[in-house]
Amino acid sequence: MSTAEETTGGEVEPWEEVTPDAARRLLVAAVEAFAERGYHATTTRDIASRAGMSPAALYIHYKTKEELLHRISRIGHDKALDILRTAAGREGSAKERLADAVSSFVRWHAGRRTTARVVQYELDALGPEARAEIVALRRQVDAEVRGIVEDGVAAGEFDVADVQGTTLAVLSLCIDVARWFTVNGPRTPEQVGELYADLVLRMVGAR
Amino acid sequence: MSTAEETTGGEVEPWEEVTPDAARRLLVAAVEAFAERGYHATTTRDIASRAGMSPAALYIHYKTKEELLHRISRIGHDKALDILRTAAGREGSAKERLADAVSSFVRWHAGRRTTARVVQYELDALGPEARAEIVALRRQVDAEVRGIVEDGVAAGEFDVADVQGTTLAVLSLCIDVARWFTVNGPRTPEQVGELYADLVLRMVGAR
DNA sequence: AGCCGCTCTAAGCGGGCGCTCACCGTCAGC
DNA sequence: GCTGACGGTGAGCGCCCGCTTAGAGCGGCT
Repeated sequence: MSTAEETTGGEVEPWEEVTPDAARRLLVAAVEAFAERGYHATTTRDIASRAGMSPAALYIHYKTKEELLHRISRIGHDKALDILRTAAGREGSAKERLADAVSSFVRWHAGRRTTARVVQYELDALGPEARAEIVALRRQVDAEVRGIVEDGVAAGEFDVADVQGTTLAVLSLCIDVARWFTVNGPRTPEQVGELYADLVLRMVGAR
Repeated sequence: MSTAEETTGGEVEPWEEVTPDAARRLLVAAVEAFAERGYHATTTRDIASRAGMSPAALYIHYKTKEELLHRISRIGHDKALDILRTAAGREGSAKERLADAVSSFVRWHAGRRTTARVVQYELDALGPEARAEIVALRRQVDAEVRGIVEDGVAAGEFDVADVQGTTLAVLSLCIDVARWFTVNGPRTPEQVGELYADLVLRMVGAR
């Protein structure tokens, strides 16, 4: 396959795991449409035509429009969790690991903003079972960050009164990047990642 | 009128300016529905029935469903801006004013979460002209917070390398409260406001 | 060649959407 | 007591939604 799978910063498109090719094209089209207009404002006809197919083609690869959202949300959360786990599992001080976690998490939310928007803001459009599955992944995301903060407090590196509240605020800050970031803005994902890592280290009173 | 206009913490319902009474009931119903399910997933029949009226009644008071969202967004942004202006205009050090601005802004996003959700997350559902009007209000919101941060830097109270970026992060942190806050959670709006004011003072390196 | 199985399309079904229209009850002014 | 203005309803129009179905095209087996 000679089609370029590269995008911003040489990062590989994260949908390579989706096969066959037509299913992936539909999913990528759905991510773009959902991110631009929201799940409920997007029609199956819009998704299919973005993928260069007829409306009926969607239903060969996906049972419903909701299944598309579910797959996107699942893969996106897996990726986000993977990013945090990698940073949390590294060697180094809690300060280094927290800065690494925040900067890479923010880089993902900014650089892959379309995906992140869908992942973070369309949870309510999922049915109860699918939503429960995603909520469980979010709890794991929270646990990773909280773990680093707790390590820092235990090691005397951080000064944090309310560990759970501060963890929530740190994640909240990162996630909201998907709402406001735009490629036309003055900052690159890397710059936002650096700035935010610095701000978060201040929030936890890192010394 | 003897019906209770009071809600959480004795705060007055902010829709008193909307008249006549039927128009206000429709608007309040729309806020609830939009916050719960999103603008596009809400039907005009749903709004009308929440207000105890027939579907056609909505169109006596509003030209379209979008006009309802526009009115809600406009009034909500006015209120948010008012809160920030009040805090910014107070006497006191930049540190005191920033803490006041953040805690009251966060209290509003948590305490009036349904309104805040609609105001912050349904901007894209507005048409171009209405959206432009709201975007202008958001720039004023940004300017208020940036003004306090600049004052603090000028007075040597704050240590901030990137004023615009830090302002953005502060607002981002506050706004995201509307996404995650729930009345069933462990924290009151007041507690979140206090915690966030403290975190923000750390972000700006207040001394 | 003949057939299967997979992918995709053209056409369209049933239903719910935003919104409209003809009409009705209530009440103030005369 | 009549009338007009106002705020409301019941019925429904035209449209587009998510999704289905019958069948076409085609590559790979035997």
